[in-house]
Amino acid sequence: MKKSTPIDPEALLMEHGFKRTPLRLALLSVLSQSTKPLTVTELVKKTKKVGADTATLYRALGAFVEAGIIHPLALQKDKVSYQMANSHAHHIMCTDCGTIETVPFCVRDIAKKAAQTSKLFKIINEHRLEFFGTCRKCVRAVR
Amino acid sequence: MKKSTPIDPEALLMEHGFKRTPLRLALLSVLSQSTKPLTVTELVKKTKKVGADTATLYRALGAFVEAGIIHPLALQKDKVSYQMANSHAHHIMCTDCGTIETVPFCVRDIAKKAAQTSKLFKIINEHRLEFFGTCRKCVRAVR
DNA sequence: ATTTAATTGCAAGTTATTTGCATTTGAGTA
DNA sequence: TACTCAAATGCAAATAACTTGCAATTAAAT
Repeated sequence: MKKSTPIDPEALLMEHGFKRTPLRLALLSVLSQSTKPLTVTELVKKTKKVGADTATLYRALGAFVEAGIIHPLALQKDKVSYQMANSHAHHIMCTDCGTIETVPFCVRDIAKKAAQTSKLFKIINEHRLEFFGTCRKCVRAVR
Repeated sequence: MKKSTPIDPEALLMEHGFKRTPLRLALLSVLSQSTKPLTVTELVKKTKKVGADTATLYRALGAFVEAGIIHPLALQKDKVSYQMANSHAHHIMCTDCGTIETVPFCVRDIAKKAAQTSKLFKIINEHRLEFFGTCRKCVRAVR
C-alpha cells in the first residue's frame, strides 16, 4: 500500500520541476490546509493576499492538474472544485446546505478490478469517489 | 436493488412536472444516447439542429441537475460533463487521448457504509466513481 | 377552443477564462 | 556573490462562458 505522503508544497514543486514562486506556494498551501475542495473563485479570494493575478492563478491550476498534483471534482452543479491529489480523500456533500465531510475509504481494490476487467485499459492511475446526500441538520429541517 | 429504469425522455419530463418541449426532449435524448458524458459546449453543438438557444439550454441543464435527472462529472480538467442520472454508469478515462469506457460496477454497498460511518450524514442519495488511466493504445504509443 | 403558467428567444449584461508580450525572478553555474 | 536564461509573472486586451429581464410563444389543463 502506497504510503500517503505528507504535504510539503516546496518539495512538491521541486519534484515536478516547477519553480517555487510565492503564488504557487500559497496556492498549494491553501489547498492542502483546506478541509474541503475549493473552486477557482474561492482560490482567487484566498490568494488575494499574495497579490494573486487571475491569469497566473489559472495557469498554475492548469499546470498542477496536468502534472497530477491536484484533482478537479464536480461537487458543485456547474463548476469544478480542486483538491490536493495526495490528500486522496473522498467526500460526502449535503445537497441541501453544502456541508462537506471527508470519508477516507479505500477503494483501491475496486480500481484494480476496473483495470483487470477492461479490455481497453492497461493502467489505472487515479480514481474519484464522491457521495451526495442529506446531513442530519437538513433532514431535521425538512420534517 | 432498485431496477434501472429504461430511459424515456417524455416520461422523465412528466414525472418531474416539466413541460415536454423540443429542446428538452432533444437534450435528454442526446444525453441518453451518448456513450459518454457531454460538456455544455458539446451539448450546444449537438442540439443546434433543434434550434437550441444557449440561454435556454443552460436553464434546462440547471433544472435537470437540480431535479436529479442528470449528473455533473469532473472528467475534463476544468469543465464539467453531464450524464443521465439513471444511466448510473461509472467510467474510465484515458488521460492521454480522452477515450472513455463505461465500467458498470456497483458500489452501492460502499455508499451504504459511508452513511453508516458518518456522524453527520443521515442519507446518501448518490455517489460518483470515476477512474483515470492510460488505455492500451496510448501505453503502446509511449514505448 | 380558451386560458394560464411555464418556457422560450433575444439582446444586453456580467463574469470567467485565455492570450500576447514585455518584464521579472528563481535557480543553476561560473 | 554575480551572471545567465528559461520559467513565470503581471497587465491589458480579447474571447468565451454564463446570466438576466422581458415580451412573445406554447404545452397542457379545462
